[in-house]
Amino acid sequence: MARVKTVDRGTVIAPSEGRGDVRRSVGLREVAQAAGVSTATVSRAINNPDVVSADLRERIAVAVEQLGWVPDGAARALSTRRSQTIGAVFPALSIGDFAHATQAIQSELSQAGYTLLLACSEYDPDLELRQVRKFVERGVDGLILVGQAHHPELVPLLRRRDMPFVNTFVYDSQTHGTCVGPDNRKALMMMTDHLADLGHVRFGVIAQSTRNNDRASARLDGVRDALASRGLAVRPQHFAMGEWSIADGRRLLRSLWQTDPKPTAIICGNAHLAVGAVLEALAMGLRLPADLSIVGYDDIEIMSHLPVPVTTVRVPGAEIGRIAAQVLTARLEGRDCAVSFEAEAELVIRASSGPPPLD
Amino acid sequence: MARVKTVDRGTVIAPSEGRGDVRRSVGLREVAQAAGVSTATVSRAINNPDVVSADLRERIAVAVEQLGWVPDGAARALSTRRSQTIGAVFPALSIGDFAHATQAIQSELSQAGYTLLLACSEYDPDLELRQVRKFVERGVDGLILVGQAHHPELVPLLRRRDMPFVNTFVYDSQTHGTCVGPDNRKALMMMTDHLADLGHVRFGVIAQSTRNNDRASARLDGVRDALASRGLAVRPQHFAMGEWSIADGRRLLRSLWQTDPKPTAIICGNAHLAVGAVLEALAMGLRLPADLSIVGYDDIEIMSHLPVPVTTVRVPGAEIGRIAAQVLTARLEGRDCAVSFEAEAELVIRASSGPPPLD
DNA sequence: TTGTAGGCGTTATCAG
DNA sequence: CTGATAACGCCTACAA
Repeated sequence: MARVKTVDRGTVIAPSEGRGDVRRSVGLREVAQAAGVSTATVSRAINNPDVVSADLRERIAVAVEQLGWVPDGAARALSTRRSQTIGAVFPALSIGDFAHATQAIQSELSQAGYTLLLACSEYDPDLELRQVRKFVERGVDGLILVGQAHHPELVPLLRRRDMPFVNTFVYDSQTHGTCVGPDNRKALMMMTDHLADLGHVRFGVIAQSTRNNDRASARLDGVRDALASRGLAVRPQHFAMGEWSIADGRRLLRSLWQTDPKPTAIICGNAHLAVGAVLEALAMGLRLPADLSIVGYDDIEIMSHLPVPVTTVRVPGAEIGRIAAQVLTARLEGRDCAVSFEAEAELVIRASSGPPPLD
Repeated sequence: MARVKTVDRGTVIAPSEGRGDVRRSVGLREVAQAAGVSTATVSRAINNPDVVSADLRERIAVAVEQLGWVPDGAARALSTRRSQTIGAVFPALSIGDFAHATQAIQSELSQAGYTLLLACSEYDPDLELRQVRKFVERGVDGLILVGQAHHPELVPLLRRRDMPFVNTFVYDSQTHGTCVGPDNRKALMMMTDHLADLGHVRFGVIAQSTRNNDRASARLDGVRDALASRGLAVRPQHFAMGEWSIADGRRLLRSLWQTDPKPTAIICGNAHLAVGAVLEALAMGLRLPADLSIVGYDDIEIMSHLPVPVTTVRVPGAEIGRIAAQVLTARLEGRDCAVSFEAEAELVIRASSGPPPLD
């Protein structure tokens, strides 16, 4: 099959010139020509400078500067089969510590030479799957997810292309090496024990939906298990469900307070609910913790500044993000690295929790 | 932190196996072969289905499914010179409304078929420039930035490659079509007028640094100008500078309250400072607004829930993000679109502001 | 140390 | 409507 080889570009450019712009953007070729070297040398000067003589390196640097050349990531990615890109899918950014975690991930990745692609799943496994699939098409080198419970097709999809990923904000010893975070269940057992040790017996719970949220489920399990081991349980009427807003916290605290008997301690499933509950309790004239103990999960800044500082579980969101990024980049670069990580959830005891009223 | 060695998880990778893999990853070619058509047809079936006969379309769909083919974004980007990717550089994510805005941008872009690349500048123009440059190398189709004041090389860099971009959270009539946001100066003039109309004369200011932050500067200008037009001014000792924390707000409120004469109204440059100032004032036993008026900027959820709800300026962060994304994608697709947009900053008057004490 | 040349996986032009 | 094939811009053996 006699095929004419690629004609030297630039020799003849048809005036019609289809999609190519008139002023061809400068590329490696132009730089090479300007510096009087081959494209290979320019490429090396960029990616592996020490292997190029100082002389040429300098000439090339000048040419790059003059022409204002910027390497083309797509071409590089196509050639190396690496995009230097990591995708992260978070449920949302304005909830709990996710913003901090995202920031930490970005910063860490940036330092390691990676770029962060970000998407939100809105707690919808289907959407999460779609976002992940899009990331795969975009050619990300790895993924950071939240939680362990994903769409059934998600992990297979990743495994098939052996795409590295790490689940964050969860930890359980079952799943080796794929998660970075606190043991949500243990954290809430700890919190529940704290309250039970103070003498509480009637517990209320204000939690976000556990639908598509294994962290939330695990937290509830923690409360249940800790209570069960003492022969206690949360009465149905002392269980209230909201989402992630202060308004929900207020509303639900008010409704729990209308039960009889009332709980003496209320455990909130997230920081927003806890803040709302505390503010509503104060607005209702309750004395915390004399009349009621209220505790939360996640130590956002406001927690320690409310008129009654709130007892909570501190989860190091930024650190989790940082470590997730490190684990991932290490794995990508074949470096040895801790692949299993349990973040220490710390009980932060403040004024909102204390012994139950005597009555 | 429990460090565990990498455990081989199932996937055995032959030691030889370089990138010239035995099982070449499936590509357009393999799909074409399996479907008995040309690669061109497969490509068309994907990107322009209506131009392919239903028959072939079906056969191709089957082949794609069977082989589990996923198109390669890098190759596509290289070929089309479009990455379907937008870069956003925010100062931070955990400040003010940036998380909401980012989420809105992501959602909007996703719907339009774009992916979001995210980076943080930490209020450092050099870092911002570096992040932008990296995004340009990554081949983003457009950029979303915050503010108008950038590194001097930034805009030229973008102009040279005529890369579309939009500045967010700012608006001024000078710069046509490149910004989406509120007029920060006007917003604080409005706020200042509100207080002055109530009869305040001695104003205090608790603000974040204006260094590398044109929004913060504009806000201070607004306060100054509004006061100046009434022959008023902030006394030096009534001016305190912090950053974005509740703790700063508390500290600075306390220090302002030690001056003599004291201000009767304190304007805070951001929501975090305002929340801190209000909480500290309450902790000090001050009655708001009887003893002191305190106002903020940005209407984050907590503002309306504090024991004394806080008067503030509501900036529609999510909407700004959404519009920025729309403007950008419209421009990229040659669609006609409003290119200049001023977001309405709304004065939200709550209980923390009122007439000055009589004394 | 440097150059030559053959991909990387898609798209798009052009001819059937 | 379909097929063949030249780019897209860079990387990287392999050769010199």
